[in-house]
Amino acid sequence: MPNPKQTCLDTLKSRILTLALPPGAPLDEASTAAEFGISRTPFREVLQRLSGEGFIEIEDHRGATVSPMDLPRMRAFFQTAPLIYAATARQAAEKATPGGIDALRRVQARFSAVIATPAKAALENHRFHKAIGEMAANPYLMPSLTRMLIDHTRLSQTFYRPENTEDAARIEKAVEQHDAMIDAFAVHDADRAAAITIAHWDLSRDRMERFVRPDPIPFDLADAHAV
Amino acid sequence: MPNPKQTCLDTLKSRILTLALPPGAPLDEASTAAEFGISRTPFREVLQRLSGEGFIEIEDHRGATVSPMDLPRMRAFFQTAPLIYAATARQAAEKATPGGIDALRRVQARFSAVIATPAKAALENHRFHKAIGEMAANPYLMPSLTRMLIDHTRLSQTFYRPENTEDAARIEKAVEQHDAMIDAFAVHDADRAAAITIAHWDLSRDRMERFVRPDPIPFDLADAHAV
DNA sequence: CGGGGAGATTTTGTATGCATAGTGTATACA
DNA sequence: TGTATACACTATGCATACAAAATCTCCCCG
Repeated sequence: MPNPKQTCLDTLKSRILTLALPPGAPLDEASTAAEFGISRTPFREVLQRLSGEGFIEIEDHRGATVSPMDLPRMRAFFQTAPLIYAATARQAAEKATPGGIDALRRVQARFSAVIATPAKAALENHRFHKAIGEMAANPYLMPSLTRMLIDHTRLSQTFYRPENTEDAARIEKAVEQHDAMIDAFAVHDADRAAAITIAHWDLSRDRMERFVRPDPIPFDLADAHAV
Repeated sequence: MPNPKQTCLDTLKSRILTLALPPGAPLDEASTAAEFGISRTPFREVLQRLSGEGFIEIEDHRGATVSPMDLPRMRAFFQTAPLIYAATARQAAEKATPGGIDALRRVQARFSAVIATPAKAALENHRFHKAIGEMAANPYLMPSLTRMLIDHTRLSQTFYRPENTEDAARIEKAVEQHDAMIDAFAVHDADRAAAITIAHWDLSRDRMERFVRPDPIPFDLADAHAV
């Protein structure tokens, strides 16, 4: 590890995205800094950075906690996601460069190589959409996109853990949509890029909403009514 | 000053917004920290915070500079602003509370009281639109709005310095639009709030574009062609 | 006179020790 | 037994000293 501070930053991001550090979890300065072999001073800078990107929240004299995923936040998430994703897709199509397209294809290759491993798949999917944001190169949209992707990745932890053949088909379709997006970006087709992005969003939304509002536990109605 | 660190943060924000610290200006740690009577450690945390909100950019081993206002950024600004502003207005209308409306009216009162003083007017206008964002309470939109408002405020430094009667009329209209916005929020009319917001944007856009692309210096065409 | 490199200087990055605020616990009192 | 308060403990905040990187300067060489 040539740069323990960077390692600390990246590792904590991964842990938050994979829910190894769940929403609301406290981050103790002394112990966490020690784990990464750095002193508290640079670690506190790492915390400030994480806070700036929306991974954690810092309260004065009360330390840092992983950003929550409460109900009002989830409402805002489902309300805002299509707007930000579609706008980013359009910008990416407009600003697409051969280098950016290549970068996307590389991440997409890595993504489809690990779809069988849920945690890795979620992280690679995150990187794919982050790469789109970087290609869009819009300093006003990027911070919103970053925050959307944090919660999207956390919510979709179950997405890549197919429970039936229908779920497996969904994952396959998501991979295809990524490829279709790249093609649209490559030919600067903003409308098509936005349309595919919305379809992509609808796909994962259905799955995520089931995660937020799961099927009720079955019980014998006759018994219940008999009481 | 009970909290020199907070004072430092707020003061630097104001300086950046009023162009007292112009885009690209370097921020020396030792001297700036000394100015606010704090040591470099908490000052570096202030820098991280400013960076997280988009006021400055930090490069490893190269210090901090005020966020630039270059051409690609300005393009993105004019492309993205209506989207973010309209979305925020809709959310604000949806989430409006008596407390939030009151807060807006107070800021608006302060704003209209200082329209004659350009720098103060720009800052109060900034606070007004920031308060709308806070009422919208959308953690995904807010960081984008923050960045839009930083550059909007910096660009509109000249806005409140009317050069003719037409400009003065524009300012008066902007004040009226603020009041109309508050009314729309108060009755949860998202469509009207968005419409007024777009009109408000169009108003200041015209003025800002003239700032970015000013009228050419007049010269004698006959002379030029004679060369 | 121009370009490149070694050393000096300035500036940023990190560690440690101490100050201070917040939290938990035990004890005394109602 | 419930509650309030004082005290101890723990975690965060800050200042200082030191380490490392970048920049600047001067000199040497082509």
